[in-house]
Amino acid sequence: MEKQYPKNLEKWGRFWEKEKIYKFKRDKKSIYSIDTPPPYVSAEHLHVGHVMSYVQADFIARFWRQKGFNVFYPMGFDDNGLPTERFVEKKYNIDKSKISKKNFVELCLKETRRISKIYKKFWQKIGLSIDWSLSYNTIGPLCQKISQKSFIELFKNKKIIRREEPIIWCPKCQTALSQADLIDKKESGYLNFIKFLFWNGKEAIVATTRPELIPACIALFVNPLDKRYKAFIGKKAIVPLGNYKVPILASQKVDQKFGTGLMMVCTWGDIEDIYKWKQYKLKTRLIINKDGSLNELSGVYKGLSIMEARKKILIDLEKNGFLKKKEKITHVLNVHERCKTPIEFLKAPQWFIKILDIKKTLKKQGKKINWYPKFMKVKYDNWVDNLKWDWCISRQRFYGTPFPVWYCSNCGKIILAKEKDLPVDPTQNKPPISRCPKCKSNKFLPETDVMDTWMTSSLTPLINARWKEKKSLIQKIYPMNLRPQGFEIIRSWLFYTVVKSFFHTKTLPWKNVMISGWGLDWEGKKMSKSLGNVIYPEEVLKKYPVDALRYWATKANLGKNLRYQEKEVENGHRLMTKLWNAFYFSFFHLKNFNINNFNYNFKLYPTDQWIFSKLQETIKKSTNYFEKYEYGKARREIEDFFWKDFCNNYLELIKYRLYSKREDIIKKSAQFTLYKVFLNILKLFAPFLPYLTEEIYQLYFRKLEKVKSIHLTSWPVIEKDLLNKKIELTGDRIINLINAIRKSKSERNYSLKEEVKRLIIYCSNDMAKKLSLFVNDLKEMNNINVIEFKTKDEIKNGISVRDGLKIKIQF
RNA sequence: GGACGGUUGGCUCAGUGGUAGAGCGCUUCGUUCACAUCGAAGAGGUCGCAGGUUCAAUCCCUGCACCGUCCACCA
Repeated sequence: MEKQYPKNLEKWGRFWEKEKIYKFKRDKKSIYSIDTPPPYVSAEHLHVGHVMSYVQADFIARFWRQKGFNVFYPMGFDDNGLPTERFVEKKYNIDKSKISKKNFVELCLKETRRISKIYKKFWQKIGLSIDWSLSYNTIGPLCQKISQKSFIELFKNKKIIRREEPIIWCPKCQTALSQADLIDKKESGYLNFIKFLFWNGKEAIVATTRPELIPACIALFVNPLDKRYKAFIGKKAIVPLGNYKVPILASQKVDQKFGTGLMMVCTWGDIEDIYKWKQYKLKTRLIINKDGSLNELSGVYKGLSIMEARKKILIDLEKNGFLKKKEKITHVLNVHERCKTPIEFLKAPQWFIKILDIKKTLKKQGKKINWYPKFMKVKYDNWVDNLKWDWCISRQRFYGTPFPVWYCSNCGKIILAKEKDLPVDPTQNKPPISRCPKCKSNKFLPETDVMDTWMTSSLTPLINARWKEKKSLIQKIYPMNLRPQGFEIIRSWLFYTVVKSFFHTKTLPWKNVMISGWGLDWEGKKMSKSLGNVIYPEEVLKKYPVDALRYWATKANLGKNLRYQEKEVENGHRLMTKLWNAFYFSFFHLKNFNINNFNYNFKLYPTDQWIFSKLQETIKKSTNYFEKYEYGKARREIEDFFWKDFCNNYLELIKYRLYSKREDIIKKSAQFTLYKVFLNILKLFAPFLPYLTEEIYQLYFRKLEKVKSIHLTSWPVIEKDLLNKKIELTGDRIINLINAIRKSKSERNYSLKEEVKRLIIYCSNDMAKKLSLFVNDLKEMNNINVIEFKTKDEIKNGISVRDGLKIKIQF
C-alpha cells in the first residue's frame, strides 16, 4: 500500500451507479425528499460556484441517507425558455427573422440534449448522490403536461385570466415580461428641462430623462400644496412640438423637490404613469411599437428607435427654444435580466396569474417555511411587499411550453385542451371540439405564445411527485423536505413555487429551504465571463481530486458567499492524505484483528474510554449541525476531532500498546477502539469526501461490516455508556500535560523523543488517582522514565499547566 | 431613500455575556518505526468608530462610518 492515497478514486463513481447506491425506493418509508434546482442548460461549462452550491446540497442528502432515510434526490434540466434561446442564437449566430420556428426549436432541442449529457457526466463526477432515474427536463413531455395541467386548473379556478392592459415589454427580446425578469442597472444620463406653454401664454419647466416620450404626454401633474403651480390646476398646457393640449392635474404623490415639481405623465414611462393613467382615466397615446421603434403618433419621429428619437427630439426642442438646460445625472433603470435592455411599457393581451390579491397569504406561507439561514426570509418578504404586477406568464417566444388554448376565430371564445390530450401544441394539434359552443363557428386560432419558464420551474415539487400522473408520488414525497437553492432566485423560483403550491395543494411545497451563497473569484468578485474571472472545475480537477474540491465547498457558512481559493482545495487534499495515512497506520495494526470474533467482556482502557467519549461529543455536535443544515460547522467539528484528538494525541498515546508483541487485553482494547473510532470517523467524513471514504471502506471495513458501500452505512449515533464526562476531563488534563512536556522539550530544542528522567506532578491525592489511570500511556508516549505524584505543599519552582496543575520536568 | 449581510492577528475566515480561535504565512526546533502533504513550540489582535445596558460587552441595544448585495427612486 502506498503512503499516498490512490489516484483512481473516480472508479467509485461507476461503482455507485452500477450498484444503484443512491436509488430511491418507492415502497420504503421514512422518505427525505429534495427539490434539486434544475440548472439552466444554457452554457457549455458549469463553474466552480455551481459546484459549491450543488455539493452543499449533496452533503445534506448524504447525511440523511446515512441517517437511514430513503432519500429522494433527483436532478432536473431546465432546458426551455429564453436562456436556452439566447444561448442557441449566440452559438449559431441566428437571425430570428430568417429561421422558421420549427427549425429553431429543433436546434434548441439538439443543443439542450447535448449539454444535458455534459452536465450529467459532470454532476456524477462531482459525486452528487443523485438517483438519475428520477430526472426530468422542462421541455420534455412530462413537464409540459404538468405545466399545462397547472394552467388548466388555475384557469378553471379563475386564478388565471387573459386581459389586455399595460405590460412590461422587452423591445429586444420582443416579449412581455414579469416583474421577476427585471433587474436594476445604474446608468448615467441627462435630466432635460423642457419648456411647456400654458393656456395664458405663461410657461413652466418640466424635467425629464425621456424627452422622446413628449409626444406621448397625456397630462401634467403638480402637488396640490405646491404654491408655484396652484393656479395651474385644472387648466391646460400645450405639449411642445405637438399641437395638442393636456390637462394639469393635482396629486399628493408628486414630489415638489424633484426636478421642477412639475411632472409629465406619458403613455407610459413608468409604473407611476400607469397608475395615473388608470386612476384619472387619462387618454392613451402609445407611441412605441413592439420592436422599440416609434409609431405615427410620434409624428416626424416615426420609425426611429428610442435612442435615435431621443437625440433628434432634443435637437428639435433646442432649435425651437424649448430645451432650457441639461443636467447630468445617474439613475437606475429597470432592464431585462437576460439581455440588459431597458424595458418599455405597452399594451397587449397577455395571460396573468393573479397574485396581487393574495400578498398577505403569501407572506403567511413564507412564514411557515423553515429558512436556513433565517435572515434569507427577509428577501422573500421584501419581494412580496414590493410586488406591483400580477404574474404575466405569456411570452411571445418560440421555445417553451405552449398554452393548451385555442380561440374561436369568430367570437374569440377561449377553448381549452382536454386533460387526457396533454401535452398539446395548439399550433400542431386541433382543438377538442369542432364547433364553437358559443357561436358555432368551426374556425379556431391557436395560441402562439409560450409560457414563462418559471411557469414550469415553479412546479418542480409537483413534477418530482408526478402530480396527477399514474404513478404519482404525491402522498409520499410531497410536501418535500428540502429546497436547496441560491439566494438570487428567492424572488423567482422560490416565490413562484410557493404560489403554485398554494393554488394547487393549499400547502407549502417543502418544509425547509436551505439558501446558498455564491462562489466568488479569488478577489471576492462575482464570476462572470466578461470579467474573465470564471474558474472552471475541470481545471481544478486536473490538479486535485474531487473530494478536495468538495472540501473547499464546506468552507462557506450557510447562506454565505465563498471565494475560490486554491489554498482551500489544497487543504482538502492534505486532509485526504492525513486520513489515508491514519488509515494506513490503523490498517497495519488491525489487519489480523477481526471485530466480529471479538469478545467484549472487559473494561476499556482509560485512554480508549477517553477517545470514545470525545467521539460521542463529536457525533452529537456534528449531527446537530447537520440537522440545522450547517454542513460547514459539522465538518469543522469532525475535522478537529480527527486531526487533533485522534491523530495528534490518541494515536500517539496508544502506539506502544499496538506495537506490543503481547496479545493482551490492553492491546485488544486499543485495537477495538481503533477499529470503532476509525470507522466512525470514516462515516462522519463520508458526506464530504465520498470517494476516499469509499476507497478505505472497501479496502478494509466492507468485509467486516458487510454493507455494500460506506454511503449506505448508518450515521453514527451517540452511545450513552460511552459518554463519560469524568474520564474525558481527566483525559483532557493529560493532553494538557502532554502539551507542557512538548513545550518544555521544544524550548530546550530537544527532539520530542528525548527522554524525560523524571516527571513530578503536584496535585491532590484524589487527582493523582485519576491521572494515574493514564500514566502508562503518558510515559510511553513521551519517553518518561519515572512519573511521581507529590502533594501541593511540596511544590518547588514547578511549571504551571493550563488547567492549574503544577509539574516539574527533569531531563 | 428602504432592507439584508459583513467589518476579529499579515491573509482567508470561525466564534462566544466572564483569561480571544483555526488554517495559511512568519520564526525556531524535530524525521528509522502512519503522515515533512507531518509534528512541536513561538511571535502576532485595545474583535470598524462613538455612546448605552450590565458586576462584566468582541458578543446585547442605539447611532455613525466603510465594504458587499437586493429593492425603490425613471416626472
